[in-house]
Amino acid sequence: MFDRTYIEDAKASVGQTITLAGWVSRTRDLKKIRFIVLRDKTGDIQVVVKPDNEQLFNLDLGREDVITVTGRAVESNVAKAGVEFQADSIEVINKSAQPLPVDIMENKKSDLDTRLNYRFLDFRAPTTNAIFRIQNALLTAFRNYLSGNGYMEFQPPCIIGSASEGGADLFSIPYFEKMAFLAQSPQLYKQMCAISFEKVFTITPIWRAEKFNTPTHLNEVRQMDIEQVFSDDETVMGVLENTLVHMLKEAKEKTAEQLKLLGRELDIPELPFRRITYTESIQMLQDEGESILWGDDFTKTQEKLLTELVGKEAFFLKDWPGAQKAFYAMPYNKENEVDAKYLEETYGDVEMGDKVVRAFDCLYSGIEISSGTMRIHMPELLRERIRYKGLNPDNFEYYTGAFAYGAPPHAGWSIGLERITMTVTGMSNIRECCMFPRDRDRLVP
RNA sequence: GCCCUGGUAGUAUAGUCAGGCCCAGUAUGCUCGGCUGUCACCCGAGCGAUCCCGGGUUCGAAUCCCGGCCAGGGCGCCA
Repeated sequence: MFDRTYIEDAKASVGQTITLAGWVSRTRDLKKIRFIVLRDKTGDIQVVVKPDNEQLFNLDLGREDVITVTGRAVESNVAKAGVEFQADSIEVINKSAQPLPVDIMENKKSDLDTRLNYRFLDFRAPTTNAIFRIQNALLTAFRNYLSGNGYMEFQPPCIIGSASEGGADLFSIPYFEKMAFLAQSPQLYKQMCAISFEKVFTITPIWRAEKFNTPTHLNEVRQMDIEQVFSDDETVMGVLENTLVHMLKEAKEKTAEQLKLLGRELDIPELPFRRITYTESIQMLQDEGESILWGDDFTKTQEKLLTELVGKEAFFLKDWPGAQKAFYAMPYNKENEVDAKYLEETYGDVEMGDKVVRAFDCLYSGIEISSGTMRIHMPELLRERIRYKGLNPDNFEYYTGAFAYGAPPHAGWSIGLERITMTVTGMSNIRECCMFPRDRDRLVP
């Protein structure tokens, strides 16, 4: 339909007659010359119109009008960009209503709420555009890295029949004559896939019906998950740090321009990331005078303080109290020689194995961007842990049953897409990092 | 769910504490006109606001009080 050339290619093919297609960013009309800044996904270029072409010179053009311009790129020592485009003809494909409801030129950036109401236009604002290009680079890097390392992508269901894990509130939806729920996690499904396909990953939305009202929470987020067999927590922590570093490197390389626009200097964390046990971190906080006891979760303030103590770098917090993590987190086995040795070396106390589980969080720039565990693959132990959590194992038959027919030891983690985008782009509100955020009040657009 | 702050042209803001000088100022946008190859062009004129909604106090409310809705931030909740 359109034989068009992208602007960045036009700049490289000076002299040839070609057609550009895009949006009018702005016009600068003088008496004897007119300039039109044309924009497409590859950048922008100044289109020049001389008065001898009367039809073009008087053509009515407004911001965000969609046009095609036929002409040729020429080198220019007057144009700041060095290259401009001499127009022979312009076709207006679609006019834009005026004035625009948000300031996409960012002279005076509109409020987030206003921009979200007109997200389709806000995407054209350079900084918003940059955020999602960076997010896309992270996503692509995640997918490519794992695909390239033998992981199979799978798709979990989003509608589930029962609350899979307890804890967070689920959204319930009518499902014919039954009640169903929006999945809060692909947890069970990735485990079921891993115990057959060995190494799997997924990028999937999840829903939490919590009435949270904070700059770091949404009711609908996207998770990047992996699960793999014959692995423990340390195995997948290794995968996580390598995946994360790859993602950051790719973002740094592929979206250097966008990061620069946002004023971001991306420091790639060094491998391997530091490992700190939960027990150590409690000690560190207590040494700073924080009133926190072993077994407590960190408050926001304590999480920030801990980051200051450890440094901005990415690090792992591992060996969490069993009470703090899900029932499926694998406890240490003191009878096992390797585990006993680890516990002895780390805690000088093998009995710690009764208190902590093989679960970890990954903190990066002070935000918890990922968490994972080694899972329990023995149905009997699972039932025991469910009882330990004060739950009834009979209600989890569908879960424990999945591991009755030869489930290898396995482990996995998940990264929050919006959270990591926040960290990388330096945004302080997660809504900036979600194209169409769903929060306590927002359901549109 | 709690606490703090806010809601004024399309957008972003001033004015609110100390009610009347505000039928609401500024910037940008938009419309029109002018104009040295401009580049956030410039210059001039104009357009555009039931001052979030409802109630109250008062001679008089954008301004004070009450309720509601919404937004931003802090916290809580978030296996």
